[in-house]
Amino acid sequence: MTSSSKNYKTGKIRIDNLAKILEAAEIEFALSGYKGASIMSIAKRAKLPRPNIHYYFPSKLELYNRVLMDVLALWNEAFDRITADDDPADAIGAYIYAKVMYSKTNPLASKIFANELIHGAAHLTEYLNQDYREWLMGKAEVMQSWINQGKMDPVDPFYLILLIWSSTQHYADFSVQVTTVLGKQELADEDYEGIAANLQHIILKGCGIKFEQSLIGAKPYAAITKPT
Amino acid sequence: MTSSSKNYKTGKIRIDNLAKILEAAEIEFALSGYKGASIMSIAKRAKLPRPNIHYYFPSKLELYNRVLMDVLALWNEAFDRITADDDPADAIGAYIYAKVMYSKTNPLASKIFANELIHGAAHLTEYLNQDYREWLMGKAEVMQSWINQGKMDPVDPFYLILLIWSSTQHYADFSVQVTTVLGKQELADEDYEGIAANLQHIILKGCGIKFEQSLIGAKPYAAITKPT
DNA sequence: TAATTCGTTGACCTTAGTGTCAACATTTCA
DNA sequence: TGAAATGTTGACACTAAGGTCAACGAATTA
Repeated sequence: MTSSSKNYKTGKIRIDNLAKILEAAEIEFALSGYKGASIMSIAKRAKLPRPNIHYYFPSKLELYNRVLMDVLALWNEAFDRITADDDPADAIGAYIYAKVMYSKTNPLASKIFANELIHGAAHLTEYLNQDYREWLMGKAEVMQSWINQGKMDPVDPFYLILLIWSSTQHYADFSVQVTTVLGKQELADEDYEGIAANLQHIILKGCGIKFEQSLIGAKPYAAITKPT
Repeated sequence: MTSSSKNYKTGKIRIDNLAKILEAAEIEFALSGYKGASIMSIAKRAKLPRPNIHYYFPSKLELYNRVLMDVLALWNEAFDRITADDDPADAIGAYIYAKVMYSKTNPLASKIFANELIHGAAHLTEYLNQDYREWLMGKAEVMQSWINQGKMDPVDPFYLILLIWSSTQHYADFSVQVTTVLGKQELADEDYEGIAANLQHIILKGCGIKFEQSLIGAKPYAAITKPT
């Protein structure tokens, strides 16, 4: 695994192939889930012969775990602003916006994560019990302090965070539902802006947080087109 | 399939076994997805020999489709109040409540549905394009009329419906996330009441809908316990 | 260029899973 | 009771998939 013993350096081939495999695997796992994705399908997508995958990853499970870890790393990096000193409207508004955009740019990671959760999150219990839990409790405390200062309604911070999480994540995980129902091939940039604006309005106002003029209402509603 | 030719009636055995199989299949498909569930696992859960499953369902796919159809039937039945004459607060409030309770009582159906959506909803395009789309457009129109009457803010009805959908569904689909993070084995009845109350408060208020006194704020926040 | 490590790949093994079938068992009804 | 329909089940065939291996090829460094 580690570039072993005497140093035959560069390892350019290795780096290239690892990248190809990981990218292909991310797509396949997101599309089909762990069981549904086969090493063959990953190999084809990466344009490598199947045994070659095993050269880099001894087993499917190890490959999957690696993909999952990469996803979690990205996750942890991504959402960390929000402190008690912030203005709730700015902080929560920005968080909602960032998360919607993350659904737009990173739907695969989101789907892999969601798939894990739906099926019991066997590979995630550690993460959920530690990093995620800690992160969430931290944010909940911040919100509780805002509530104590009378800056927002006494909603339950946990449920609020889960509300933001679910309503934004939705556009990555269940994109098919959204596009099919709206009769579009995929969501455009304006759509995501509209989604963010609507969620910001409803959630901020719903929590009794004062904020500058809302951006919603420009169009009647999500331009719906005929089914294809 | 249909109780064939000359009528040897009752068919009690058939009815019993079909019920056993469908129940077991629902659980297995929800836990493991289509690919992940095996006929063997379904047979074991139904306490029937494996070939017996094939006696009732020629193929795994047909069994899966049957389970999916049953889920959709339940779905369509379940959420149909809400008309333009209703009071928005009552209608949306009741809808949110019903949907949270549905997540509590029917998590399996929800998971199977979510799983389909995440993986492209190959078996659902027809449903999404027709029944679901129609249902959603109907509700969107009602909300638009409320908006036109000044009964609520000009939020985008589609995004609002998806918001309600995702935030309630979440407690069925991603129950593991919720319970793990809250450090509970499973959510209690009060938890669901609290979830519904919080969602009602945030969403109704967020849409500028007037409503009677909110139920939130009774407890500090979701009683979190030590991880197990 | 020779030695060494890294990378590739066809062929094979094994297992798990789906679906089939024919023989047998049970139930139903005349 | 006996014939017809329904239901049960062990054994088998076939395939897809994961994983192994040894022989070969390519790159790197001395």
